[in-house]
Amino acid sequence: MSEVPQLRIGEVAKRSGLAASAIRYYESEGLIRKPARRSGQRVYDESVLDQLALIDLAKGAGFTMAEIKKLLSGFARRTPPGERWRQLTTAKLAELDARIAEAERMKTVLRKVMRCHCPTLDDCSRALRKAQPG
Amino acid sequence: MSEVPQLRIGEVAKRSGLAASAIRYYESEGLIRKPARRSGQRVYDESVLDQLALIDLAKGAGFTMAEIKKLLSGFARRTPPGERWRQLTTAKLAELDARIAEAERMKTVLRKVMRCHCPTLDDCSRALRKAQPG
DNA sequence: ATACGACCTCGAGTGCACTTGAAGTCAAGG
DNA sequence: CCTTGACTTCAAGTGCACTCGAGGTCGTAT
Repeated sequence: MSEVPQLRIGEVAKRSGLAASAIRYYESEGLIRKPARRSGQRVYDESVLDQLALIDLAKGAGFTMAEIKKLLSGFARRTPPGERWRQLTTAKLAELDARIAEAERMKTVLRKVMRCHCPTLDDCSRALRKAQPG
Repeated sequence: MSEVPQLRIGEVAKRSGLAASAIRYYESEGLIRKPARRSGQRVYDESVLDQLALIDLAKGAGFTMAEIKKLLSGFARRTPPGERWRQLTTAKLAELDARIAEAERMKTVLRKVMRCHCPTLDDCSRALRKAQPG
């Protein structure tokens, strides 16, 4: 007779570090299973913390809500997790590489403007258009 | 008597590659100078293209509207551009480095989940919490 | 009985950088 | 004269991932 701990949303919030509103939001978006209710209130068992941890991991990997939703329920029922991850991850890796390349490009621009010696911003603007004609 | 070319907003949009609505928006936000009007319509001279190019450069360097506004009008009137750029750029470079580090971190997570062999996502979730206790 | 605290739902608000839509003005062309 | 097309203003909408507020319910403690 081991008693399964029953958690209300406030407790789940505390343990997961999320706001209660976020947990309700995830439920409304179908990212976590709908818990039982006791007199109207949500009653969770501890497995919800695992589900939330998975969502947190996916968020930490840069996935959007829509992508996490797809990960969780956008595949044929018995598609194994590895397969699910790999499909989403391939595109995301490319996206991250693009993001990094973009940031590097920005850094190049920044290093260039830091060396600016124009007397006024208008000169700056004009210099720009002369430097990059077309 | 060289005639200065007078451009209406549609022409500026075409030459700058921006939407007319974006140009009006920049004006309303104080990013570009208010042009003359002829029977209600905006009439630009070519210098607006320089101003827009500068904004485009700044956007390309990752600056927000607010930061560009500060660059253009958030300093004592005779602060030279080089000084303006340097003040904003220092913080932005750090931000970009953080962005890159974050993306690298995400890539690490992704490479890890790609090797997942869990039979179900629930196993995945549970594995997560066991792996990172606290 | 009543106050309290934690929960409930639903709709609206947040920030960013614009875009879209409605309703109106203007000059030129047929 | 009337249409056409480019322009005008102003308010509201977009996407994301939630948060916030109002107004109401529930069980427990006083």
